[in-house]
Amino acid sequence: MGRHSCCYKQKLRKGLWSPEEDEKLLRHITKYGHGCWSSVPKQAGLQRCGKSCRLRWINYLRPDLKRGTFSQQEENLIIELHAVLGNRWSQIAAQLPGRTDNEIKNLWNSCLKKKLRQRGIDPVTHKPLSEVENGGGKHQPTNSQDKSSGVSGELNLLNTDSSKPAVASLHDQKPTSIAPQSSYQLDIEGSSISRTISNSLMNSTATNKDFFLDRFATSTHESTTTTDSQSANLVGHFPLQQLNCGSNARLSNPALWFPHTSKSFDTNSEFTSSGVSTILPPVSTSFLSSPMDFKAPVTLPQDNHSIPSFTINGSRYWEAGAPTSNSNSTSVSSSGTELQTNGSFFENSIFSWGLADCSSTEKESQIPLMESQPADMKWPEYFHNPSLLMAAALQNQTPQSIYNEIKSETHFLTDSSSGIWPHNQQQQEPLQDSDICAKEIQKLTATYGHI
DNA sequence: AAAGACATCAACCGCCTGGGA
DNA sequence: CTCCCAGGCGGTTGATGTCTT
Repeated sequence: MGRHSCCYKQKLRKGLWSPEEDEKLLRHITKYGHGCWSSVPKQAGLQRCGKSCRLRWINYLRPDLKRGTFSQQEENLIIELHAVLGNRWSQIAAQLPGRTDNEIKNLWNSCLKKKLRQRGIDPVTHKPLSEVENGGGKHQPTNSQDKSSGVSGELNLLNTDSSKPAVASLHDQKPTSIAPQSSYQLDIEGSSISRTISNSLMNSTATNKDFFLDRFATSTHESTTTTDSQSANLVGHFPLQQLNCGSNARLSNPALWFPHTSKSFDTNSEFTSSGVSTILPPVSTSFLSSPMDFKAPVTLPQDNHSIPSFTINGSRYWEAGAPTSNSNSTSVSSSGTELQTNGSFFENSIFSWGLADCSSTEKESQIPLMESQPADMKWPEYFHNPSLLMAAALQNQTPQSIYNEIKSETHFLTDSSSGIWPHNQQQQEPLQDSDICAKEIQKLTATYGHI
């Protein structure tokens, strides 16, 4: 065992990617798809190994990435998902559209773990530290896959408002053979949410939990239908797929992002045509080329998380921006249709540079939106917007030339972008028994609504 | 202003898994 | 069945930025 074969090759570059390398990779993938990653560097003219290219694409260049700091909702969801999934970052990331496993992992290791400890919660077991220290350590899993085995006790969710502590009490009702489910109550930012959680999750052994996790890993890419008997505790929720499956599938499977050929992503026609700004993220080429069929906005469960949405050819689209008090009220669809929205695309989409309600310092949360970016925005900052880079790539422009143009482009965000993310509504299938646990994840996602 | 501490994050490393020969 | 390869994942590292003293 040892290094990947590609790493033996000589003269392969390592370390940070240069803008030129990014441009080469981006241009290549947008044009041809990645196909076999090991062949990408050669075809794209890069002195990198395929794995490095893949990583760069997934974690940085992919057009759907949501930039900016994590919102409080995202943090809370990560914490709850971690309690269920452990360090399965890719599966956690699958529930947060636009976020990468690496990003979440970094957040967890650098921030969330610390916050949990400060609040007296063991980040591994999600139990009170006192309980862990007093012998709870015996429950410590032996490997990362099982580190989440102790899903019980009290879970204090994070809340930046210390005057209004967000406490999610997992009233640890020891599972019995009778009661099929345990309940707990979430108190998140003032809104109390009663929940039930299946015993198979609360009392999961390594075996059945792994089973659940395996099922979950599968079911997150499958559609589910809640049957009458199983929906008793799922009122107010809906299949996860309606929330984010469409993008999840792509997130989880980067191969879906671009076909192995360029046919369905014709950079000259679909991406840049129809009056669509070339900086519009190509989240869905079918979206860009499909006739619009707007329907009335659908309110998500938990009213405080209601998000305007519409469907296009069977796919549901939620507006990218979570409702904010000071957000713009209008965004423009690809066809030029104005959509009345509550949120700000710029605060929550890949054009985001900061969120008002985020995990980081207040200073960070006050990062000005791009529309107020100074004209002398630095090249690396520009490069952190892959869509702009993609536009450069597609137009065969040098990054520098785009950089030269960026000063005159900084206004575009205010009038030509749409904060819309596609969420496919997949055909629904009968619920399987073990999907009950998976539904806990769905509940979490549904509870937090649109991230 | 300088130095050290701390935080963040991009990227690498090594291992695992699945598919194909 | 075994081997090889590519893709994927999680742990870790190192560079850089920010904060504190």
